[in-house]
Amino acid sequence: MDVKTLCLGLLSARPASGYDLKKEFEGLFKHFFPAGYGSIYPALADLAAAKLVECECIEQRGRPDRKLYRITPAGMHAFEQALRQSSPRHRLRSEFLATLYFADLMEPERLQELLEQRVIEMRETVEDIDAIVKAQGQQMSGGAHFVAGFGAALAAAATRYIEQHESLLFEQPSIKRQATA
Amino acid sequence: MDVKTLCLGLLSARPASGYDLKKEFEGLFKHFFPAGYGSIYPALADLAAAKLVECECIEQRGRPDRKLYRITPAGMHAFEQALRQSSPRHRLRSEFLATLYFADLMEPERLQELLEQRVIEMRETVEDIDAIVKAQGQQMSGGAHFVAGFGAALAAAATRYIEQHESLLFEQPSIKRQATA
DNA sequence: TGCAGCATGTAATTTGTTACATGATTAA
DNA sequence: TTAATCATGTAACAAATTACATGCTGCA
Repeated sequence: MDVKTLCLGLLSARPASGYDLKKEFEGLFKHFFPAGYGSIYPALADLAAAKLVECECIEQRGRPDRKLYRITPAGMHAFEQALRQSSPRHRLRSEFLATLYFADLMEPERLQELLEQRVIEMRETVEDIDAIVKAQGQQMSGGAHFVAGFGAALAAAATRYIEQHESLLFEQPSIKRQATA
Repeated sequence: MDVKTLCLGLLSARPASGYDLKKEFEGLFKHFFPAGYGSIYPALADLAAAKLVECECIEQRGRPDRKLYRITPAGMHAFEQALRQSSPRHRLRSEFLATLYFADLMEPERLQELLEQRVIEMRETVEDIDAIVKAQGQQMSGGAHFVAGFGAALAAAATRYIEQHESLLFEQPSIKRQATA
């Protein structure tokens, strides 16, 4: 599943422009599948070229045509196939953890700063997700609810872990490193 | 922080070959910063070109020379700078969640399959991390312990969440989709 | 007057993945 | 004999990020 397929999936619920999709990516998806214009617009062009979506150009005064993309039956079929095929990955890539692995090379102040920053971001994630659910909960599908809760649960667990275990990072170094001089 | 910088960091603890580093990436790092030969070998070549590491070629019978890389003072300095600069990201990219967002388009059997698969993988993650800590706990730095615990805590939280909330996915669809015919 | 929002896209770059290519040693 | 381990790498490809490029509308 790549951005292209996800765009197709979002279009399975309702027609939208690239701009609209970007706003969707700024909602829930931000927290587990971020994407920007740079991937969305090319994705839509590809989907249109493959006839999985159709494009209706809506003229507007003073701005570029609004291009409203609508999924085709072939597109719907392709998306359902995509959901069936392949085992979806779930991957974490954390420079944060990679950095903390080397805590013994870092100043305590720097460590503290990183931890605080991370806790703030995780709290913001939880708050953002909660706000989305409060605002759109009625119209959200079971899948959307599940995903929202999942993201919030992970963020909360990360916060809790940091608060309960940060002391591990401030111990005296036990690993011998190469002499640098 | 990219694979190159991480390799440099690993070399700050001890000299190693690309093959050795790959084994490290198959340990703890597998769970939050995966990398394969395809990124490791080029990274080492780049680091050597930048004089951040030195290479000692050790001849062997019947196999390619073992290339043992050793960090230089300049490399050590560069790595410490890297730890100081830039706010490290912590990003999730989950095709798993993106897929489940569309649960109402999926067969219950398929859903069940995905959930089970994910629970198994998460359990394996926890077990793998626990095994690493049991085996190497004595020599692991505080940072390594923190990171190991973090990974295990996240995986455990994910498992718990799935088990407690999977029913959300099996509700009747409430979202209206486009007619496909 | 200035900023946020609407609305499109391209191009260069970065990064990493996957497949390819080779081949001896050693333990089961 | 067969599989795992040791040991190196390159090349093609895929994907996404970032920066660039443009410009009106409408609100405060």
